[in-house]
Amino acid sequence: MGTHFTPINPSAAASTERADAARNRRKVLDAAERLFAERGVTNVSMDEIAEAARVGKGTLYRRFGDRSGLAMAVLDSHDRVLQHELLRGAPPLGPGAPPRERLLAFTDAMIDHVERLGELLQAVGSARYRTSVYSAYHLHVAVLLREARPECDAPVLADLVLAQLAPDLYRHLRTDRGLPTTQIAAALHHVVCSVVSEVADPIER
Amino acid sequence: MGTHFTPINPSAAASTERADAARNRRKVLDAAERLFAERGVTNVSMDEIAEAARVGKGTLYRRFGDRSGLAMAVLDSHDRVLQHELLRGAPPLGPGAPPRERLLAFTDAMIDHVERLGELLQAVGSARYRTSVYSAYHLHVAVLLREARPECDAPVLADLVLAQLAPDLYRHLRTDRGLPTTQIAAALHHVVCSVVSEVADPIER
DNA sequence: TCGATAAACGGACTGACGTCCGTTTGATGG
DNA sequence: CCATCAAACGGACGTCAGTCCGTTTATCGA
Repeated sequence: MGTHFTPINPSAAASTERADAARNRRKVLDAAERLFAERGVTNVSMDEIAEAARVGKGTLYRRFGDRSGLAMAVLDSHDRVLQHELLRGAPPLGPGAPPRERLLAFTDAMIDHVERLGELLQAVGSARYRTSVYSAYHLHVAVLLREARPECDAPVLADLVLAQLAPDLYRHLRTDRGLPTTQIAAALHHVVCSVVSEVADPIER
Repeated sequence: MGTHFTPINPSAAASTERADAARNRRKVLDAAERLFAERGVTNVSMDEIAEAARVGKGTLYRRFGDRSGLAMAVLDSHDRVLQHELLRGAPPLGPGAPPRERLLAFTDAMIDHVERLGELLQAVGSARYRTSVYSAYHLHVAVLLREARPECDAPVLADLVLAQLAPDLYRHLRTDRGLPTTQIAAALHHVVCSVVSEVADPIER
């Protein structure tokens, strides 16, 4: 089989990337971002992006793997900003606040994230779980959960918490049910606060 | 615009369905179920199903709308069984047990459901939210939550609980992470028990 | 039994994703 | 400056979901 490199890098990863490759990556990302903003993520085909970027389809797919990968790449910069705030920003989102407050701040930040970037996140789909971005969010939540409740199964609970911020669900609550973000946030806060509290009778049956 | 009927019925709904229509619906469902079982849901194309059912593509799509609709139709009988157990089965899954125990039993039942039918559920995708089946599960959970904690926002919490049983997430935990169902169930129990318990400091900030 | 008609049928067709492979080009060492 | 070659390019191609529309047929009233 092809002894290719098969990058599919999130972005800005390849240490030695050929000049034309870098140029084309930028052209594609710019074109994609523009078209997505203009007409909505779901109404733009890969062919149109390739054409708008003045690039062949093969190039586009070589760089980004598939539609999901392209969406991830477009999301990348936004995720970096949020990650940075989690690691180095001011409390309660950043370090310094108690874990429960940080979890609530994280929840709010993710709601905002999904509110603004939901379409792109939906384009990523379930491939998101195998993303380093997802791992980072997962680790963040797991660490805080463990800190707040050392005896809990933090890794799994972290996935469950993140599942409540899934773009599909969010769209359902916002669009189909017509709920305001505040109400969604309140319910999420309820769950998070509950999970990090002492429980009457945890596990039996 | 065709003044057609546009059925897209789950199944067994059309009171007056033409004989050939009913026959073809069965043929398609049988072929789909067989092919899905033989080769996996994702490895079977709509064309193959139409061919195996000895039916034209147009017929297939007229009956089921799209791939997602066909998956829902195949799921339908399984969902009916579960629904029946929830409404008329023995406690704690059926009526009679206290709400918390019923929620835990529901969680276990759904885990089993997703374990067995996850591929089909994934094929349905986010269209599931607009399904009467989803509404039924949602109502079930919401009623029990309200019963256990009358002052809570039961409708939204019900969606959040169901999100933790999303097939995508489940596949991630089982396949990618390699976790046993028991561990997933335990974490879900933790969340459910927490949510229906009194909470230290529910909502502030 | 038979004709009328609305519904159902089926396969050709469109558009989109993703692959393949022959061609081009940027980087590197002489 | 030039030869070399791995990497990148790009568009033709295959496959599949979903649509369209001319043809067939089940149903029903006369």
